Amino acid sequence: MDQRLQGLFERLHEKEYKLTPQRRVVMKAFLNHSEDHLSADEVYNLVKQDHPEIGLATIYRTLDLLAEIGILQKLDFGDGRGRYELTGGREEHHHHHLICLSCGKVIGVEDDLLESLEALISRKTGFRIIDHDVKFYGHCRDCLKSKASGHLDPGE
Amino acid sequence: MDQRLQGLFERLHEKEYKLTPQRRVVMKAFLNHSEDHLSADEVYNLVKQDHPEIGLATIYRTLDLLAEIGILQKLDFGDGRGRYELTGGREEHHHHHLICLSCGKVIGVEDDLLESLEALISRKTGFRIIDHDVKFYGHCRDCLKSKASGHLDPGE
DNA sequence: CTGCTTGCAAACCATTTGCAAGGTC
DNA sequence: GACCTTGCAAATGGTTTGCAAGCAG
Repeated sequence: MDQRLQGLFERLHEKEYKLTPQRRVVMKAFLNHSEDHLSADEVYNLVKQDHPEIGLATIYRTLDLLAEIGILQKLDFGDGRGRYELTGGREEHHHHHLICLSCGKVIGVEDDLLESLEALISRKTGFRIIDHDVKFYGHCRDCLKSKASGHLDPGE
Repeated sequence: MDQRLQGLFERLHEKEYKLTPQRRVVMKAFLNHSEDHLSADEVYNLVKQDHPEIGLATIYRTLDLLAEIGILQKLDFGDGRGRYELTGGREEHHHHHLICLSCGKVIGVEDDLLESLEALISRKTGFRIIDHDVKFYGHCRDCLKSKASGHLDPGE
């Protein structure tokens, strides 16, 4: 983990950006929450604990910067705020997200079976695809389970 | 065209909503711009011509309502504002969008080859998929053409 | 030291809401 | 005439920006 943090610091440095304590704690927060998709506000609240005087504007600027240099990826789940997650490493095709309409959980999926669809689209439309953004909405296994056991579910 | 407008009016009426002049002009605007993905502000400006005293809040409320009853579909292209398009008719799986990073044009694609991917995901994760949101980013044929002919392109 | 960074507060911008007046059925 | 709708203006909420002070390299 400290190893990974080290790596992020280096990537910052490569791009000629300074390693400030604020940037450090923001990156650390993402390593400690690699399963989550944090919003600026969530990062702010996490980071304020170790760094009480940090400003929300700084969080925004930092997230922006980290996304720009490829450390973070900005996501949009349609909830009216930007969300971020650590990129796998090198920039690759983005993975997909399953968004549960019952509990709001977001699950990442690794498959990339879109290749053939993309090839077909390119062939038919002449559009050169560089990246995609794929979200599936539905109900996760856990919510299906509790629904099956007689629970009420406002999501459907 | 008037035929289609008639149909929309009826769908409004079925749901027990009143047919006000404001709602009428908004629906008309979408029929006249069926290729576009209009934002509230764009609708507002279109509609103000025939109906100068209409309020922007009304546009928002109307778009919301029309999306709710399935006449419009709300889209999010990540440009910080909601966009809408007429739905094909009955609610079906949404089609995909190709978003050109050079010129910003948005192209609809009809294929639905995601079926097999969805089936695979369901099998592997137990997630029951209800709908999807698929966007492809890249460069459209026109922009590729002008780039090939020696043009400059800030998008890449 | 120098200029990138930060914190603060004010500005922005899309969207929402309260409320009294207005219009559809 | 009843109640849904509207227009206006003010409020909201996420994000951005101007600017002087601060700090990393």
